[in-house]
Amino acid sequence: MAKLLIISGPTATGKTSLAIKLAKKFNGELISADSRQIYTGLDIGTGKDHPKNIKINLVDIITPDQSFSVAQYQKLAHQKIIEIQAKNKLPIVVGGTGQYIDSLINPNKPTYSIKPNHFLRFFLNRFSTFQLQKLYSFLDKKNFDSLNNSERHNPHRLIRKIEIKLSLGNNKNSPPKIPSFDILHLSLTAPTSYLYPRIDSRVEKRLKLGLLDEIKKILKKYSWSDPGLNTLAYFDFKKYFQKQAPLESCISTWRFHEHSYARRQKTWFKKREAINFIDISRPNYLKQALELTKKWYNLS
RNA sequence: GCCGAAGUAGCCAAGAUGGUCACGGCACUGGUCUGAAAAACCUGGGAUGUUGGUUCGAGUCCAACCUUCGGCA
Repeated sequence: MAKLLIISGPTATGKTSLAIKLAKKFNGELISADSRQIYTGLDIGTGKDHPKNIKINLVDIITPDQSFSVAQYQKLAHQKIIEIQAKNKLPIVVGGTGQYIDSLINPNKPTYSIKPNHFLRFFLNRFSTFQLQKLYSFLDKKNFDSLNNSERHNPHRLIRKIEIKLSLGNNKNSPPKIPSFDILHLSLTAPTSYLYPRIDSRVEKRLKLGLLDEIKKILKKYSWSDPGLNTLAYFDFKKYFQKQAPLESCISTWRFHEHSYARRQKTWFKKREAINFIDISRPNYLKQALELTKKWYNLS
């Protein structure tokens, strides 16, 4: 079975640099699983400070005014995996977008074939959560009743469910058939007390690198309502640029958003199966990653 | 040293005339998730500066002390 190496983990754990090391050792090529680095122009804020001589697939593929989603990612990433394997190289998927990674591991989700209905969304986005609940309950009482508390209050999820319900019969495209791979999934992790200071100093670093100038430049072409701008490090400065908040408060808001993002990522990966967790606060973690990979790679 | 103001969770902060063991927000914690995912949601714990007093009952009134801020010296 064709091999696929996955490197995941919360933000600021050094996924990319580990991936680059392993790519060199095992003749690999990288594929990003990062829902924000796909956007051109969002460079400093999304951390595209990779070495120039390293090729990373699925970075900079669309502009900030375009929308993107898992299903598209799944298709593109899958193509890349096949291409790389055909070159007799090891594909290495690296990134922190858990949902994107899941789409490659458990690929055959039927609802991926149901496309977003932007016309419908335009209207439903004006509905209150309560109205969405009523509507979905009317359309599909059984499924509505089975929703848990957090789904029930989540307008995005309710809209998607309504969309799926209403589109039945229209989207007949069968879900893409994605073969299964021989996967090694390494997931970097660390206690939050170790992660937060790393995040904080990276925040400072990105400001020094000229994040605010980058945002200014982006705003000349794109607007705050564009999908790409709904990204940490960017929307946190909306109030500053609109003169509704001082710079300092935007920076600390951004920092806190990064913290909770890291927490959400940890929660996501924690529950996944077949993951080898590697605690980067341990001194020998690189060696551990290397050995796990070597062992897996040499078993054929 | 004197005068004034203030002290409610890590931070901000509400609390008419004393009366459900105190509203919120941020942070922090745990979780949800299948074409918005760096998104969008759900959940949890924690507080009345100290010591006395008045009162059936005090964050709320009184006194002293401590701390902070402002002003005068």
